[in-house]
Amino acid sequence: MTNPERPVGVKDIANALKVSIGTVDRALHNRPGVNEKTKALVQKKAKELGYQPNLAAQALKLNRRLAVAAVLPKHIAHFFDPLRDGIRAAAASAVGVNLTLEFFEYPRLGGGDIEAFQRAMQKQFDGMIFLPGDVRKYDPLIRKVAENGTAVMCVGSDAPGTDRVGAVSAHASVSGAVAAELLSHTLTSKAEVAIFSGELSTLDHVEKLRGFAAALAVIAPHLTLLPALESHDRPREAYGQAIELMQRKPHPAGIYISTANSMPVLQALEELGLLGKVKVVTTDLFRELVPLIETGKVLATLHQRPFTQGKLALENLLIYLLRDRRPQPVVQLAPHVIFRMNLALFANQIGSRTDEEVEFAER
Amino acid sequence: MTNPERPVGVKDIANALKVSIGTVDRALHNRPGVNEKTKALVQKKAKELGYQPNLAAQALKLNRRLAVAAVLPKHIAHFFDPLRDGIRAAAASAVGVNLTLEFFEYPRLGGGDIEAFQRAMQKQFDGMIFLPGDVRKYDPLIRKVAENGTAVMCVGSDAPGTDRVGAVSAHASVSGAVAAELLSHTLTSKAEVAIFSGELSTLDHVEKLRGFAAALAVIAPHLTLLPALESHDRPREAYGQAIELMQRKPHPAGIYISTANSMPVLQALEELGLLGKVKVVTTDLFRELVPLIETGKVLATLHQRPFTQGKLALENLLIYLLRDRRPQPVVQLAPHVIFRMNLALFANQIGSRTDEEVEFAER
DNA sequence: TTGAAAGCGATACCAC
DNA sequence: GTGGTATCGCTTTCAA
Repeated sequence: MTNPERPVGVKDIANALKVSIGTVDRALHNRPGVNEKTKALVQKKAKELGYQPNLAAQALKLNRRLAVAAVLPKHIAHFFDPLRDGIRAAAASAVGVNLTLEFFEYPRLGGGDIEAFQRAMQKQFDGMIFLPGDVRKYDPLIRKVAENGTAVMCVGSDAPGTDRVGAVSAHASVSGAVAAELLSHTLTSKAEVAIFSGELSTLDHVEKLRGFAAALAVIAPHLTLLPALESHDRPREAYGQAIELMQRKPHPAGIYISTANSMPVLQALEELGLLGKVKVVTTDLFRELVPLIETGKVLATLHQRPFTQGKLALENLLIYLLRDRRPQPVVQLAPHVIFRMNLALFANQIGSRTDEEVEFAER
Repeated sequence: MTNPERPVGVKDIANALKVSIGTVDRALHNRPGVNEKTKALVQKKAKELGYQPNLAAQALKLNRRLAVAAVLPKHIAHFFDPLRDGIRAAAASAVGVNLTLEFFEYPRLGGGDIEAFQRAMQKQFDGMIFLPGDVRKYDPLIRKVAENGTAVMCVGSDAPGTDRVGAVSAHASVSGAVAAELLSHTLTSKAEVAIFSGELSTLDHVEKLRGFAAALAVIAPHLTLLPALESHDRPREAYGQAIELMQRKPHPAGIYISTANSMPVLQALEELGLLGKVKVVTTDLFRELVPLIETGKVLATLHQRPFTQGKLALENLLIYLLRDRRPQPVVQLAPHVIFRMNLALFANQIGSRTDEEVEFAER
């Protein structure tokens, strides 16, 4: 059964009111040069007939062209590669717009990010997607870009209070809180726990720390939080800090690593013979982590769904540019909690994979 | 900077080869009535120029009309309402097709489902979305519908080996396995655990049981699984079974309720003074469950993401009908594990809510 | 303030 | 086998 109803179009409204389709169009879109009375009449009739514009025709006629830049670090690849894939996926399924994506890359957060942003600024894009590291540094940049007419979308972390049109990230404080709860489930007697963070100048990382500390206080008062360690995503630094930390007597019984930089810490634990004894919650998922979760040496990891983040970021940016032209919601995704038993659903998306698989697994 | 590149269209190919656009169209779509040589030439040139069809123009010209039926139970509303919302959301964002959705409802799985399916069959839809309960009963029905030219998409559970064009569900055996893992984290000494199931004739429910049992055997040999209880989604039955079960000495230390029908069981626990003592993992999220998770009386719940299921089901059905005309992937979503600390991200979507909120939270 | 008509890019029909 | 052209629904320009 093919759907029998023919949808009503501008022509139907025009016929019904004995006016021209030009007038109908002007009235429906509040364009100038239409008598207030006719405008009201048209809008009433449109509602009455249940008029829905044909988006394909609209898109075809408007023939919009947009250029969007995505400024993101190379490292850490297992996070930012799928994030870029998500952006590409959204671009591929954007219908009715001729979209050009340009990717700007820089080594790592806090190392070349501002410069890359400035390179992108010289080109006057319609939209820009990027990860705001140190918000104080980005605030004036975002302002300048926005004044230039470029719509700015944050991804991975937010920059509240700036002129961004929206933001997509994993919910950071909830991530931290869930990590605390997981540790509290398995650590039932008095003990110390530690947190490894990346950059405490990045909002996202501070929020994870806050969420972790607050949740511990509320649901696990028997667990004492040691001062946060800031490893700046430098492997060496993290390794050294971990070795030093774990030589305390007694050593912490639980560890939460809130950045993707978890391998050095895990290696330190291994060398000290503590891997599997100390309860560890990590962040993100990558190849080296898989066997550790499979064998129970890592209790769980909090997956920040980079693919979905990228996809939503571009989708919402396009809604802003093509449709609404007003602020988009700040999306804070629920992180996926990956255990041994649901690992398989996520692990197959690492390495050689189709975008489709990634998308389905992550969603 | 508006994107400067003009995309190449059929006209460009035609000009480049000094043929007409009609020929180009025939060649590109392998339509009859084109010389093999010209066809090859056109296809080569198209690839060379990087031709991408303008989807808006295509949609406008083709002006497709589709009618899709969704046959789903009223109960349990907190699962099927958001699932229907997901279907509606996908319909709303379907561009370039005039889609009519018709919802068929029936009281509950195993009670009127076949009849509702048969009612829908009389109308010759282009596509049909439904939840296959007892697969043996549905197999011949699906076959008949498919022969009639209707594309059938399973949602909520799968019916493997039938003529369905795809399926979307939460990964059932992983759900069960995660429930087992969660219990194993908190129950560290020898004990018994129990599982409440719905219909063991529904594949989805059997798979949850399998996953649960298998995971227990592998990672928690100290936990003994009692024979599964089948409550057929009937509150009374579940309540009675729970009371009887918990009067055993010693009573089970952990319970996994793999259907949405968890309140009667929880009420029984409450009355016996065991709520909060026995570790409970439930399925889905609804209003009455919220305070129980907030207070730690329920350890966790496995959210099957009905909104996302509905959205993907229709999206994939449309891909089949409009684009590919070949089997769509069987999607098995990772269930969200909801604890006390991430509850807020999901709880606000219960009751009065916007679709947008639901979508963002669930994704 | 309004009407008439051109045209966006792909498809499909009718001529040749 | 191939070329020319009307058409989908909407926006926009030009004329009245």
